[in-house]
Amino acid sequence: MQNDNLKQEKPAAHKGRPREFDTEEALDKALHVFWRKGYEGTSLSDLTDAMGISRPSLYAAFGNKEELFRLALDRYAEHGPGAIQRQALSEPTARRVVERLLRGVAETLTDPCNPRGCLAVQGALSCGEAAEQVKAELCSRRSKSEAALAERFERAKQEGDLGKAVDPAALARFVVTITQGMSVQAAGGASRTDLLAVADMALLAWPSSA
Amino acid sequence: MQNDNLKQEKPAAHKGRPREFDTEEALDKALHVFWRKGYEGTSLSDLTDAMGISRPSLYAAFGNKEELFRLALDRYAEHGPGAIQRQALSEPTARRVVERLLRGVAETLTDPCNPRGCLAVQGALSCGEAAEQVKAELCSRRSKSEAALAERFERAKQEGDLGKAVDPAALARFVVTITQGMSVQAAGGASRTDLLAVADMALLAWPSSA
DNA sequence: GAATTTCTGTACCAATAGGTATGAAAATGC
DNA sequence: GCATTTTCATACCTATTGGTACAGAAATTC
Repeated sequence: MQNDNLKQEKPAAHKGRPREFDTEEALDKALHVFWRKGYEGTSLSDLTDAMGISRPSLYAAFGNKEELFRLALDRYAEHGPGAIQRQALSEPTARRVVERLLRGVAETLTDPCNPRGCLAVQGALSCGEAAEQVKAELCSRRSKSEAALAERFERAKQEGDLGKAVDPAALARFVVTITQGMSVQAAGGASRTDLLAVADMALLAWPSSA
Repeated sequence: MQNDNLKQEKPAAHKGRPREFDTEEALDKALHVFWRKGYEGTSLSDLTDAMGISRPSLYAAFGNKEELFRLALDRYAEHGPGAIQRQALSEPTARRVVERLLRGVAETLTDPCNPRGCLAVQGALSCGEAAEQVKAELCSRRSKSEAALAERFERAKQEGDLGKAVDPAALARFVVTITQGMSVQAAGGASRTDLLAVADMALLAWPSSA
């Protein structure tokens, strides 16, 4: 585990034959396939075709189908639409957090460059035994998102930004439920305008509107 | 096509060897498997095991996997949780329609006797080519549900039961989005209490609250 | 009872699933 | 230049997929 990249020029200078494809690029292709077809609906051939690499290359670089999915999911959460949540959480008030979250979700779910809907929702909502672990992973990630939002509301409550009667966990669940519903709507072909209208309507329920 | 069941005693009295299993019962088993695993996640073996019949019997009685799914979906819509919508639509006011719909959905989605979530949502949200038609069918059914609700709101508007400024289609989309989000929540393990709280919170956004 | 009709079980089908063995090809360090 | 190391492409593996052919069994009708 010694740190041997002393000269930081070029990635590293590996020993053997260098990889002929860009890992990030290939992962991005894989992400899009999973996103569009779901975990079970995506075959190895779908993946290798889209990534432009051979099957053994895929296994050498990414492990197997499930590990590849997890890597794609990580990428989705960091560089893709999953990043909205993080951005939203940094807004100054709870209300602004929700506004940004709902509108941001409405927009990214209907981004014409991407498949419709959310990978964390459609990736494996229900599935056979073979995909149970993937399904569990997605459930866990959704729960974590929800928990992070609840925590943010908790803080807002302490800051006096949210009424004392508000239940942060329940409010977070409500907001997340809307985003998940929007994901289903997007998968069904709802337009950006449609989803933004849903977001606005949800904001009417905001506790501090009184 | 002559109507020859003159004596209505017993189903009909077929000619050849009678079927050894009850069609409705077998269909119900199939419904539960599809419900739990989704269309793609369900294999023919899963189905025959659960239904307790052989593969040729399944094909003889139900056509093929896709037709069986459609039949199961019909059953779901008529006798299963899909019936809530119909019940809710008959409530006297728009507000009561939504109340009954949201609470009813919250309850059935978490019915301990059934798989968590909604077949029309999880059946095939994203999938491979082989299931595209099933996915389209589910989308279409969800759209029809939404349209029926919009129509109910339109009527409510004419009856003066809903403000003139309200957009029936948008309101219907909002309500349906909540139910779809609840389906994702239920699939993720949310409790009945959790979902009822979501339903109540959604009702706070009701237009006539002003 | 014979003929007919329909169902059931076994055994099978081609296609595809996810995953690998193997040897050639291309880069490195010495 | 040579050995080493790693990647690549072809070709293959077993298990499972959705779907059937076929023969025997069980019921109805005449």
